[in-house]
Amino acid sequence: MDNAQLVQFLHNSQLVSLTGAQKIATHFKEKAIAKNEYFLESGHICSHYLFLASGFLRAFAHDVEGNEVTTGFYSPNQMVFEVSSYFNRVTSKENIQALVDSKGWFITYEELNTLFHAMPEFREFGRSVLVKGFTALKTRTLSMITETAEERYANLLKTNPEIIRNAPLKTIASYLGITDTSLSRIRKEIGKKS
Amino acid sequence: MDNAQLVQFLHNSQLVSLTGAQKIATHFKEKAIAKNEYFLESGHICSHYLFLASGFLRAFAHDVEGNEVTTGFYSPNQMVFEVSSYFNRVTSKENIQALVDSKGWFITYEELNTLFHAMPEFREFGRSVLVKGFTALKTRTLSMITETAEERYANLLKTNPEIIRNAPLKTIASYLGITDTSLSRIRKEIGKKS
DNA sequence: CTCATTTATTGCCAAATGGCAAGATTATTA
DNA sequence: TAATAATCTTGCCATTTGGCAATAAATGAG
Repeated sequence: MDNAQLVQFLHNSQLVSLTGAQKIATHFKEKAIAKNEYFLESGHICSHYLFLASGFLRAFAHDVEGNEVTTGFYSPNQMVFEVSSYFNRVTSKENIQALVDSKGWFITYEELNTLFHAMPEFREFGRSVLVKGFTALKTRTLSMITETAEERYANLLKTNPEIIRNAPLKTIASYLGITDTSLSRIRKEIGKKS
Repeated sequence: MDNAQLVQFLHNSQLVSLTGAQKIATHFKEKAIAKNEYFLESGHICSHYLFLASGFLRAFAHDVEGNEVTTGFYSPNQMVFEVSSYFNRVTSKENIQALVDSKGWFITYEELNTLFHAMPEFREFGRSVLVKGFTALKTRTLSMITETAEERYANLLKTNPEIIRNAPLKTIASYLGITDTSLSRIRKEIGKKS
């Protein structure tokens, strides 16, 4: 397999030249994650900064009662890593698991840092990944406060239909901050309306 | 006023040497924000990366109905800026306002970038600020999903009592994702228990 | 200090969401 | 393909939170 998709993704950011992207991409290694396999397990340090080329992943943590709480979903053409664990080199509280067979390209922490210091344009790219992730989470948090569960589900359906296709209902429910029972009812309501 | 507090803060991060911190601090300018004054107004581009030395700020956005929703609080010895607006140079949807007379030190976007490129240790500091903020928001989002409003309030009371001291009830309520009416009742409940 | 304004509390009732358990449906695998 | 397990739906009722309005308390401007 070749890394054209990764090169394209780096270059599309507008922050990296084509030659730069090609050079950066040579430092990434291929990685396959089979369905249900873990990209990251809680208690471990996140060691890979991954470009997801194909497949679908989800991140989840456990609440006090031990229930799984979905904290995020990852579609192709996204960078995947647990921010705190990867950058602070501490054990993760989150798990990241493949919902379907997935493939991508990764780089280790040491290599990433070397490359950050050597290539200013990759640094810019790295910053932009952090800023984008941060901003997306701010939006999500605000929606948890200002929208009803039904509105959040409707928006998810509109903006990320691939999530609804790939993830089981109870997983989506905990991502929306509700129980699977409630989501099932919301789904019925929305069905009526359309 | 001297910038010893800023130097100390930079150095305390463990990422910046004392001489490095002193050099970095020379690029920051002093700034005072009077009570009720805005550090950032929605519709404007966040132009200052601020070290808050004293005082207390809050960030808020508006929901669809036009209600203010508090998105964050800032205590002394924190960096203050709106991530997306500052780094992407786009207009902000958030406002950041002083709840009491406040003071700090800021640096512009251009100066920050120059300094990032010139001083690797400041880059590390900058990354760590982003990562810390991101991580804190992840924790907050998870608590919105897994905890009741009463638990969230009790935790806020325990970990950030200065917020309860400095911000009016309705401001805290919207930060917790509930109405002021509900928070008033929660407060009463907690009062009974203790 | 006093009046006007903002902020906080409380009662009443409505709406949203949860808990549990029984069935129905779908997926998995021996 | 049979049966086993996982997922989803639904009814019944409880709990949490919200909406509104009246009142009380605190704050701030003149």
